[in-house]
Amino acid sequence: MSVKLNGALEDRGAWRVENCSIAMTMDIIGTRSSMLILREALYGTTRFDDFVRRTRGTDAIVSARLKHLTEIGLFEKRPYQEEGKRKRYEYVLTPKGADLMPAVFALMQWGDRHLQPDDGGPLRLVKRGTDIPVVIGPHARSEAQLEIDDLEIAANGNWIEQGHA
Amino acid sequence: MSVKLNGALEDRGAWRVENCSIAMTMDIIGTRSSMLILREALYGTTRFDDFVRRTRGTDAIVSARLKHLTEIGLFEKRPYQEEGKRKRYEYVLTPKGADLMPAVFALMQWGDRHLQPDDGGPLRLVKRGTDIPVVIGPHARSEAQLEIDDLEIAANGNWIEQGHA
DNA sequence: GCTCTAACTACTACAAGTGAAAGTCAGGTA
DNA sequence: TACCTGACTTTCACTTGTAGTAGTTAGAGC
Repeated sequence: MSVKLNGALEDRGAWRVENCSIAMTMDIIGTRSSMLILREALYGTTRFDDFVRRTRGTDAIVSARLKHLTEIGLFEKRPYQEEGKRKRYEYVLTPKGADLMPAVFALMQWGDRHLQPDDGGPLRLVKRGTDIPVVIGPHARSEAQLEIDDLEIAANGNWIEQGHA
Repeated sequence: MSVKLNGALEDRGAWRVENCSIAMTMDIIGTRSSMLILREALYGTTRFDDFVRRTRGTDAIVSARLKHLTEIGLFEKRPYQEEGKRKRYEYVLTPKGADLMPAVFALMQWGDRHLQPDDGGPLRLVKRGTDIPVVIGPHARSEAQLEIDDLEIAANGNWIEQGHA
């Protein structure tokens, strides 16, 4: 139940990780609210109050998180203006932010498998235009990897709550 | 920069996720210390004070986390006894715990790409016995997926601190 | 100028994670 | 029996995340 360690690392007692990427990543986005906001962004949400409603967060939390995530370059603040409305800002994922997709969906996948009833969680990840399930996992770089645009999310059973425009 | 939504979900304004697996997963293991302990377990650590030293945690934190992670079935507490020593317990990953591997390594991969210098982080994930880089990402279930036993971790440059038996 | 609304900002309270240090405990050795 | 050590447990201080409520702001419409 553990990964093989390469030559120089083989004696596990003889070394310790410095500058661990996992620790650094958890330090800046390792909160429930950040993950839920990233989830929503991956589902296409861009506006402030949509984030609030759909993550069931509060104004304060979403405001603080979006500010932070924008500062560290995961979101880009982009002005928009609907006719008859004032100018506002929407928050769109940058490539750096979108690159967290595997991490976010890996957490979802684990929850679907181990914290939900037998039929899995509320949403299913499939290959776009098909019903082929998609799994998040390791593979050799040379093999075909799916990108965000190749993915599609489908409802799984009757979990989805309707009517929350 | 977002995933396509399937028919019933297409109108993003009309639904909201219930029982989100991401939220549930973050609720029970979404802390820095849990992730670092899982990281160490994937690298082969099983004993209490090794977890303490290698995660640079404190007794208190590691104790609390291992207890919790064992209670929810990610670790199994297994007795062992060295000659001339008293009986002790080691903590080994269960299949449920090991199944978090993609999530843990996805966080590492993102940190390597976006929080580290150009040459990446301290460790590199490769296909076992080769130098082929491994990436964590989505792929169709039918395609060959690598398992934990297919992976190997190699040192990347001079990041590793020696001598911490 | 006044109102209305989306998008914040501030304030309070509480829970949880983290860190340091000290205390406990079981069972081995001297 | 006394001591020693690894493996925890407890306590306290501090920080951060979360939740609720209230207040502020920038413009468009009236």
